[in-house]
Amino acid sequence: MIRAPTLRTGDGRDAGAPGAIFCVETTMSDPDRPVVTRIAPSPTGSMHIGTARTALFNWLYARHWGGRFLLRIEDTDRERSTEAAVQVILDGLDWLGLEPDEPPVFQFARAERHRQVALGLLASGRAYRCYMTVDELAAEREIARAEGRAIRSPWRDRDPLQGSNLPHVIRFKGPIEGETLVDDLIKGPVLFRNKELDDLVILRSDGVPTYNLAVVVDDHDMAITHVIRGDDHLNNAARQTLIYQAMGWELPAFAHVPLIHGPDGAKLSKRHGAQAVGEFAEMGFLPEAMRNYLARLGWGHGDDELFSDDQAIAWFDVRDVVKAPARLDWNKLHHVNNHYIRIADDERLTRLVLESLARRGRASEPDDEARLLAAIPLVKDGAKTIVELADLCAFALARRPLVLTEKSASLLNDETRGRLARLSAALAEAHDWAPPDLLERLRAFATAEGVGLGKFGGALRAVLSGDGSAPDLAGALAALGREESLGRIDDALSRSQ
RNA sequence: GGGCCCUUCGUCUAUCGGUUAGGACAUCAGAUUUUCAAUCUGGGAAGACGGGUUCGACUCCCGUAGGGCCUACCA
Repeated sequence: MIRAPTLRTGDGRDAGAPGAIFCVETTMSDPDRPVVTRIAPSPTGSMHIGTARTALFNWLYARHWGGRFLLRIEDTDRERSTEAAVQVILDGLDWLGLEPDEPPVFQFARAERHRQVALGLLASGRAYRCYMTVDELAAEREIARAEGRAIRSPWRDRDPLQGSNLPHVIRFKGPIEGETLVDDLIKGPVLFRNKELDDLVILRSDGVPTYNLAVVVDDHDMAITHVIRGDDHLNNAARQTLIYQAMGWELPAFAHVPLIHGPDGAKLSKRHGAQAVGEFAEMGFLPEAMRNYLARLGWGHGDDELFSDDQAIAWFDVRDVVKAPARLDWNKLHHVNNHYIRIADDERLTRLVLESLARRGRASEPDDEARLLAAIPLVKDGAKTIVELADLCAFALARRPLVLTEKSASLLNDETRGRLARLSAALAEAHDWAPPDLLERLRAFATAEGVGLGKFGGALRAVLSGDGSAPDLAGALAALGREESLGRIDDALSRSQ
């Protein structure tokens, strides 16, 4: 088998060392090669949810085959790449639980390797120096577009020594005759006429390699067997294939997954509510819910909707990814998230609610945790997000004396006050302050008063919560505890009318 | 303009030539109920359009329409 060469990762201190050039020949097709996938985002801002899904697919595929899932930061665009954006990617993957199996590879650190490949291509006649000025290029572009053809450089077939001191780029010299096949795992065989493919710039005039060269070299050097990426790269795949062939390298399998669109079918953007992984995290979605939902978006396994990571890994095959772009559906995401909140551990939910509350600027109190732990089991079934869960727990977190909303206060009249006073006394006698017992007492009290629970339930809920939004009464009483519950009732009753 | 990709209920999908076109979310109706929610039961809802091929097409082929991507010294 082919071993992946050691790659420089990190700050690229020794990137320029000429001795660091290596070339791995992998011309023999080797079906036994262990599966290696990668996600290759560029650190130019937030981490798009579509990128997250592509990462998930790569991760699932690698896990399914017992292979490796790698991360490569495509930071060759020095203008737009930032340190902060790198962190966003790292944090995003970490939050999603899609940790790469090796430290990330920074593409720019490998620029010298790319440069050498470009020079090698130049030496072997598979690339050429192009001295077109920006104006000439713009003019050619205009003509080419008008004629409906790819742009061509007049330097393609000129003597390479000509004008050698002028600024220039190095272009790959692609074939003009023939066709190039991209046998995509998702889209099927896609044929491109070579004359439609322009000669791409592989080395900029400042000597910095371009994306199309860098991906090919890195994917090869990293021994990537399956390139699973957004389908905006399908066209590039053809040009990249030409480079693989010129280098005599074995082609990876390509799988181009459709992009995620917003609910209206347009490319997902900020105006659709969210776009970045971090935003979903802040909105209170659970990472396992995101994994399940994202996996289900554009991929399916029969009628299965809710499944574990292990099931997804066992079932996943890129070949089953749907060809068409999918729209983000908030309703379904919420539904899936609710499912995972229901089965989530209460201690963990407590921690998440506390974090969510802190993010919203609420100062924490010492016994918040205990109060949440008691309240969460009561309300989690109705929470679609952690933010909602926090809201549903508000009644438990409120401090005495509670401020009653106007609506709550209006439920207190002479009649209900009298009932609450008697109820308070009845409840005080409960020896076991737990839901079954409390419910029994509430019912017995209603019977004794000769009314239905509805006659005083509203008022009780109002004084227990302040705003009337409390769960099941017996549960709420139990969650609040004897002292707090009776205290809240007393507070309300002692209020001046 | 050119090249390429895509098109099943509102949405995500199943179907891989023969099904009453299935499931999920959403939606509607009913049940339950101490608010809201949750829960339970039931209903409505789809093969973009037009041609072929075939005994038979959502499924294969061609065309049209619509959407998307690429057409950068961005990735």
